[in-house]
Amino acid sequence: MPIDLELSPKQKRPAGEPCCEPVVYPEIAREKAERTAAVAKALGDPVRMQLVDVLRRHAGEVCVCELVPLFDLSQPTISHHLKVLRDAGIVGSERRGLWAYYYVEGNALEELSEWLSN
Amino acid sequence: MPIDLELSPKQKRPAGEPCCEPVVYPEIAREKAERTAAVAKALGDPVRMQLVDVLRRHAGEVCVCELVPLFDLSQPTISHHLKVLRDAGIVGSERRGLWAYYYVEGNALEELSEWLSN
DNA sequence: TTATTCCATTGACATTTATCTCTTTAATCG
DNA sequence: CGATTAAAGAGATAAATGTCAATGGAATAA
Repeated sequence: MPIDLELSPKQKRPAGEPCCEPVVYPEIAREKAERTAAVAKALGDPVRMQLVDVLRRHAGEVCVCELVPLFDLSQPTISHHLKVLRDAGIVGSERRGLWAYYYVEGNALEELSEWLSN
Repeated sequence: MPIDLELSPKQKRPAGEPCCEPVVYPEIAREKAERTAAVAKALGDPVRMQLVDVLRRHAGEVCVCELVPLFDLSQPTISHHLKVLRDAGIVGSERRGLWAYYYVEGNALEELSEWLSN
């Protein structure tokens, strides 16, 4: 488990050489790292990646029954992957009648995206 | 396992209502999804997130011996995390004398970053 | 040279967590 | 009711995470 980052005192070194250049403290705090890593982790599966890709590209909402035949996976498995994405806050769902529609949450990917491109 | 995406024929529906709006095919192909997901997966741990953050922020290279005390983890565990990042192509390392220096590979995060922000 | 110390990686292992399938449950309509 | 769609539960297999111990290499000391 990561903790908030503090530099411990250096160990002794062989006389001549300095060990390293001074370290840069991560400005990304533990909590932010955990949030961002959680999003990355949820995206860290090709199926979920493609699910999000479909949903993003669609702009609106997509029915689960349309997502399932896109993959060579059972409906419960797709449902499970969607739940992972839901738990990570990446997608949301709405039930209308018999069907459930999924969509990408607006700002879910923003923090990760910004961190990556800054 | 994901496969290249093809829409299967629709199942029959209850007469009245159409199931869904037409689906958008993912333009992200399976192979790209796998590459990008692999990068996301490697970033999907707070420790690795912070490791990459330190390395990115430093612009140059950082010695492992400086990275270890930033976390409440043993040195071999940090080494394992670094290996995950290395295997994902996100970081590289160079040994100079007694010490190993890590740095972020130039374009490693680009594909994911672009996908996220497009 | 040889031994010793130091830094990092690797291997083996236990524990936890993911992934996936097969039911089963829940809910919505005709 | 019966058909249909999605989610949830149980459980098997696979993978990730962390530790300690061992190995590999490079510099220093004797």
